[in-house]
Amino acid sequence: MRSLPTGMREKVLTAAELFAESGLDATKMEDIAAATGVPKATLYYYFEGKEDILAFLFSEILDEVSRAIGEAVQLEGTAAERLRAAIVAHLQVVEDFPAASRALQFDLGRAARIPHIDERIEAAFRGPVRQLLEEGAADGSLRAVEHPRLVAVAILGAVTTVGINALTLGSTRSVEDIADDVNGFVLAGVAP
Amino acid sequence: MRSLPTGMREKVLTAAELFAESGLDATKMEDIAAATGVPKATLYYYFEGKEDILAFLFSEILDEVSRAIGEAVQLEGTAAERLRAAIVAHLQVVEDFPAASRALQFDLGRAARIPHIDERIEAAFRGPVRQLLEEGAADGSLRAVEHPRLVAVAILGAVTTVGINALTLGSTRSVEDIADDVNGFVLAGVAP
DNA sequence: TCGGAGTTTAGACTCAGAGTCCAACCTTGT
DNA sequence: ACAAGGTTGGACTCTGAGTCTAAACTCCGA
Repeated sequence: MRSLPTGMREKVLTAAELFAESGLDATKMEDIAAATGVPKATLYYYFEGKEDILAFLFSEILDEVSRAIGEAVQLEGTAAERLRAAIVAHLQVVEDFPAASRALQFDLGRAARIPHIDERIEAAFRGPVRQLLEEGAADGSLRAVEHPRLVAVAILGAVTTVGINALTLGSTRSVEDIADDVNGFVLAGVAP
Repeated sequence: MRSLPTGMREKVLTAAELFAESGLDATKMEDIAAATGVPKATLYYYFEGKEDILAFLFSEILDEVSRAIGEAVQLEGTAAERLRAAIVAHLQVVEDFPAASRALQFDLGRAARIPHIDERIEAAFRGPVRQLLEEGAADGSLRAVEHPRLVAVAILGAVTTVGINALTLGSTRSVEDIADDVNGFVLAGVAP
């Protein structure tokens, strides 16, 4: 992927709507050209193909998540507090970029197979959460779980699934509300 | 979809491997024909197209999950105990049908848009778990959560994500082990 | 045994859409 | 003015989904 001239990035990002609506394969290059205002030949000048455009979108949203979670993780406070902050930050990204988030959810299976994208998912999501779990076991603010990596996967499965379900599919509740519910579940589970 | 003659169902189910490997769109009808031993023309005689074949596979795996979770939910015991059983049952299905499970995960975004399949997902997964949460609040074995539907979504996000990650991607741990971890998380969360 | 209804299949076909190519044009720096 | 590189329309190739047909085969019931 060639580096993009000014303005192109923003235009291409609008293609997220199309991918969110129908997924990569049902989206035609001509549709992307029409929606973004960038002619097909130009798209092929900058990108290697449709999947490369999707990878670019994913890369952008992963940057965003990575930045947001990275910030939350480095706040002051116990690991438990920072885990809460990370979950809020994650949900906030879903709220702020609903189309890109739904596109990522839609083609998640494919995303995991695009070289580099899976590593980015690891770096943006699973890694930091796992790290927090270990820090929480050390500072006593979280339970010491035997398999932090597995629990990190569980937390992220829960957060992303709720994010998409609750934030992009016509809910009226605020991010804070939903984040409270999710945090309650992640922290305390469903035991009485 | 025409009703299938004996033997055809089993043959077609082997296509799950292909879908799990590459997803629907990267899988050619000719590949399906080659892998199942059913000629392309015959596939088109019984199915309306590629997506219809995928829908059939999803339908079969959802039957399985629905049956397994439905059984667990109707056991004797508190809601908390039955929730544990449902999670074990769910993970057991992933273990027993790894290819179909991965295929479902791969094309989950698409699945949610296939008419009837989303309702099946609701009926097989979200409904029973939500029901259990409400029964648990009543019998005192689970915490009374304010939004059981949201928590059900969170639980299922956690269970399916862990299932795919831990069971089909080269882990050596047993279903029981993993189910214990997941149950620990779902019940108690990560608070100390 | 016959005839019809439904099943199975090969293979040729149409058609949409991805990706390629190129010539013309435009913009910017020297 | 010139060169280098960005930008674009439009024609092109090629792959693969899905259609169609005719021939063969199976399984009935009369």
